[in-house]
Amino acid sequence: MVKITDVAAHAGVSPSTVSYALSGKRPISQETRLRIERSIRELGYRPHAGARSLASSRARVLALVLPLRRGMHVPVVMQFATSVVTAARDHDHDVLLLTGSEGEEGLIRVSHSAMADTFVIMDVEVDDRRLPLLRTLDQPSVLIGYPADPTGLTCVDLDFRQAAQACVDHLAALGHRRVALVGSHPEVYVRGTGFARRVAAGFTAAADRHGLASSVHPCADTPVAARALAERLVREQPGLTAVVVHNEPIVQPLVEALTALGLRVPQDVSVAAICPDEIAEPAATPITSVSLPTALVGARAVELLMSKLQGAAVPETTMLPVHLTVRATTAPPPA
Amino acid sequence: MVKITDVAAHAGVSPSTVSYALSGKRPISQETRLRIERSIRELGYRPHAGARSLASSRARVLALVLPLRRGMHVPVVMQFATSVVTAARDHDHDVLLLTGSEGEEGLIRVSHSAMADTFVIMDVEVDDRRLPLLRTLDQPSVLIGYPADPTGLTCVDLDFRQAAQACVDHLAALGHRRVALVGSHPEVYVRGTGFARRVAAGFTAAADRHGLASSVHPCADTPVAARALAERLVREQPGLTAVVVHNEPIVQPLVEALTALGLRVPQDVSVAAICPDEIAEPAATPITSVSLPTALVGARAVELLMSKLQGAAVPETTMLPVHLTVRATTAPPPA
DNA sequence: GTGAAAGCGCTAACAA
DNA sequence: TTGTTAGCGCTTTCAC
Repeated sequence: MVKITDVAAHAGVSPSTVSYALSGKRPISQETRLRIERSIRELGYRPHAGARSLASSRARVLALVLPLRRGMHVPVVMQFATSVVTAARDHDHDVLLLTGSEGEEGLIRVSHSAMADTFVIMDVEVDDRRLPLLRTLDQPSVLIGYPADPTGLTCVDLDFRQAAQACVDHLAALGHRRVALVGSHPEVYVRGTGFARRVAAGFTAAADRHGLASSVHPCADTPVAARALAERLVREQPGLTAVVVHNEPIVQPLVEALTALGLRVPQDVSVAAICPDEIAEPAATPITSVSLPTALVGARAVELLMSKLQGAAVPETTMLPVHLTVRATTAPPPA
Repeated sequence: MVKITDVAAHAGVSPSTVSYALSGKRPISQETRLRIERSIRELGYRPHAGARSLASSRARVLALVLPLRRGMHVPVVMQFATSVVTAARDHDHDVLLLTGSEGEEGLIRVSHSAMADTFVIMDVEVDDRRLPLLRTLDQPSVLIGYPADPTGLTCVDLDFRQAAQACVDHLAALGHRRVALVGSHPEVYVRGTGFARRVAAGFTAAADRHGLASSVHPCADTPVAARALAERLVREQPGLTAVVVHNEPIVQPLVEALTALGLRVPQDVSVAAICPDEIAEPAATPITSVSLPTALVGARAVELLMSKLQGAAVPETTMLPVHLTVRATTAPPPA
């Protein structure tokens, strides 16, 4: 193994000079710097992470806590994780992967053992049990999602409220008078994940503002459940001409269920979705949707964390804007 | 921060005794052990990971390299990752998350800096560029998938060949005479990912053995592509009565496309899939499928790694068996 | 602009 | 069965 003393000897300088050349924490003459860089390259030197963390109390590691439960759309989680890893690497950090199931114990373990010096927590619930702990940890953290009380925390999320509003605004402008929201898995509401509630709130508020009749329907994320709900909607709400879906796995099944019931999309019923473009775009009938720039959330979370590491003050909440793309599944209601 | 000397003082023993009590590397009297455990609990002591890694050359970290590319079914990747994290925790290890896009450089960085002491590489290609490097690394690794030459490596994968065979055997037994395989995204074949080729090979071999006419069709993972392929199959192969699908995202779309073309499943055409139960089971017509116990792969990979860490010899290749479940999409061909 | 040297907290000989 | 102590490789005062 190549160590810093090897590099120092090879470059004809002291170990501390190599260290400073690496960290940039004190000025080095152009000449020595080049000599050191050359030695590092020739010897293939990489600082020992443990030694570095021990001496500097900085592990250069970000701990990422991912949820792995019902009602989470996996591709979205994955995309988010990828963006965190990429952003972390841009700041010369690595990523430690934790599962939400480890709970508070996992956070304490990683924090106290100094394995990581920052935390990103995904899928935070409204009254998350981990919040008090996060407020006391030595390491800064960023939450994805909004808890009831963000005081003393840093939270990032997409503007789901605006997402729902954008859908309703669009449908109202087309002339629809009665709209329904097909929402997340019932469990998601029960456990109080913020985004599901914010979608529902934004949906209802916008409908009220436009004077539309509206209803909200949690739905399991299986084709069978989508079909059942579609039947119920058609049966119970004859005047219904537009549906907003916020449940990735059943966007397509729902459209198909409506079609199977004899309703043409968009001639008889309009469908707008809140989902990634990867779902909306390749559909047989491309779906009008509010796309979720998930990758931006991860990148922003890492940025905020790096600012906090440097002692900068950051906002307690950050809302990332979303954008509606009109495609082929929305049209004026039938005359 | 609580350190080992604090625990030692609190328990009235030397630091080394605490260390040995923790590692179990030398016998400790029942009494001192209990006293130490009590002190650790009361003080909330957690060993400093960096210090530990520096002193022992063991980071207790497993680096997991995940692919994030076209043609990978994300839920499967995620499920696999989860099983690796869980298994690693069972062995008191944490998991460092790397993306395949970091390539060899990422492996070198993590290896040389001693951040991790084992590697799990997912989605290995037949002629993977990382193989020579992996053979020379100080840390043991396990590959998910099979390269052309596994010499000096440790590889784990599901028995995809057997999976395809099981489907063909089942269809042949039902009396089908002409079968088609709808395979992975064309890119997957181009880049030479082993499992796609093994499925194709197993499929063709089994069909030949049974004297069936057979054909193989790579397919993009979108509903549109599934529909197009279904039309082509119906048009070009009038005698076709059975299809095997190995492409998770389009299992359902393909069934629907066939139905839309006027073919009843399973009366007119049988469909068998190679996919997770989570896809096959909840379908409107539950799909006959070979299920892929992805979670077992991760657990086995970690087990092999831990054995290697202890210097044990492990097989170069491990094939995990799969199992066919007959559901509602397969039946004898029409008379 | 550079060097010398004292730790960071832990493990693992070596000693008893 | 337990204690003493010399590092592990790096960062960072302190000194020049």
